[in-house]
Amino acid sequence: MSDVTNQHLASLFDDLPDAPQPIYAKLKQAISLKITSGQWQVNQRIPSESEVVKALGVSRMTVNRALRELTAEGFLVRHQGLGTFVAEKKAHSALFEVHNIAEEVAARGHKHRSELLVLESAKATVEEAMTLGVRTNHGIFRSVVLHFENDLPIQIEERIVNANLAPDYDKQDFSLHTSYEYLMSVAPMTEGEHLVEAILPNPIECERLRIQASEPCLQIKRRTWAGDDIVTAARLLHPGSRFQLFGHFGR
Amino acid sequence: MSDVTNQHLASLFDDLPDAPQPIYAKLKQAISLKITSGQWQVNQRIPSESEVVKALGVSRMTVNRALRELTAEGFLVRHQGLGTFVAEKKAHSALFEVHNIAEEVAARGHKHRSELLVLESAKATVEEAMTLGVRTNHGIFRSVVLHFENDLPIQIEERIVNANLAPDYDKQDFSLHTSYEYLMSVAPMTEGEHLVEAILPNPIECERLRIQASEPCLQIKRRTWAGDDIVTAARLLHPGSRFQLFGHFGR
DNA sequence: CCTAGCAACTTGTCTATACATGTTCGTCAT
DNA sequence: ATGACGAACATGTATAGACAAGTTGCTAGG
Repeated sequence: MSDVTNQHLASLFDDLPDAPQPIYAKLKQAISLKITSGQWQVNQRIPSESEVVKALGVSRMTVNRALRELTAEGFLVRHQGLGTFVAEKKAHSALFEVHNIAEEVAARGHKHRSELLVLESAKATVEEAMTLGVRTNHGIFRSVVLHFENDLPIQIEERIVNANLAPDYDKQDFSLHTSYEYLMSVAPMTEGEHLVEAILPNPIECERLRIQASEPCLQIKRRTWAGDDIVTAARLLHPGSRFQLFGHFGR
Repeated sequence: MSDVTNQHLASLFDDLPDAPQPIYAKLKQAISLKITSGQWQVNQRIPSESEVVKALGVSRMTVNRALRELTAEGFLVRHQGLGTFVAEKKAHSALFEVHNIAEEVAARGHKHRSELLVLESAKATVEEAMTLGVRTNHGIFRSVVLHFENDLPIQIEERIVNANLAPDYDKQDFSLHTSYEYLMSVAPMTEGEHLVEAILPNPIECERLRIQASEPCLQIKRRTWAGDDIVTAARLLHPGSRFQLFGHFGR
């Protein structure tokens, strides 16, 4: 594989916010930006430690720490004697990459439709503030949407949204696009966290999903970040008889 | 919170296999052993960097690296000016990538034990051959293991194993190491596939897991490859009340 | 009694240096 | 031609020393 073009290595720090942060952290940020922006392609070799040392005038141990941590985080692959390379994208999250129920249903060749059950603007309660990791007097939106696949309920989507990051959430037409699509457009998600459980539905959920109280459901709680800020926390409830999570990792 | 007793700090390396490995790695292993074995309790303060330096005669940067990495891995919490403390155990482990139930249970600070219910060698049936993607006359092993966390059933593990790739599967002592560990040692998994569902258990499973017939269970079907060959197909069944799947992506 | 300030300790970062180990490639002797 | 050797360069680890910054507790001065 070819090396990255090495011409402007000294300008590595250019596009960065100059918040006071350690050199190694700036380096990590700059390098991961090169990678996520596509300037440094997968499997390309990146500048060696000593090249960075010469270009930026920092200590090799500092560069080493940045590269070592990025390697631990899966951005880079290092080979002694050879160099440091941009890693293949991790695939283990494939299970989670599809977040848009409308797309999923469409991909199965079925008809998708949704009903907006609740949409309100509010100050976060203590519990919501905990979940969302914001101050209690923070503005939030709260929505409940019922999704259908071929007119059969397939998902209850309860969602709390950070109003700072998505100020027009309540003005969206959720029959045109899903909440997921709007949120991705205003605050592209960079990180996320899931919790998957098997639970029994409560009576209201039974009615909404048109299932028996004895039918197990798959509950997915998901929080997504854009940078350091939580964008939204969602609770997705699927009837066990109509829904499976599928995932693939490796390669 | 109280400090850990500091008397035999110099013997930190005692229980370790003396495989040739870096000092910082030995330190990490020794410390995580103290934690998982319960000798160092949650929220206790552990020896400071300089104490370890004095006790073991290594450099502070080496100790710092070990503690920093263990912090990044969630074992420790550090506060500038205060010290380093054993972190709260993760409320819900079960990452998607690593799937060794014994390790998960140990990471929660609990006792793991397993019972081998079935272990047989056979030719694959048509259905198994389909699942495993091998010829019908292919040799397989079939095992059923019941896993306990603190003597409470936490997982039924049904497994079909490709006998070509894991010829000594039936000679393993599954009380010493899990099937996962043996399989990883003979045919390191490079790829995998999951299917997650919420289902109701059948009567036999109810009895084995000691749960009601109405309790929803999380069923995970997983197939793993080493290169182009399927190594094993497993069906893991967890009581919904005792188990969550946790996942993280991005960054 | 109370408080300001300092000493002592903690972790956090950065540097300069050293040596070990793995890879590649050119050179030199056979 | 071919193989052995070594120079050059890559990452991996370990060390000693320095300073920054957060916390605690003691102490001297009001």
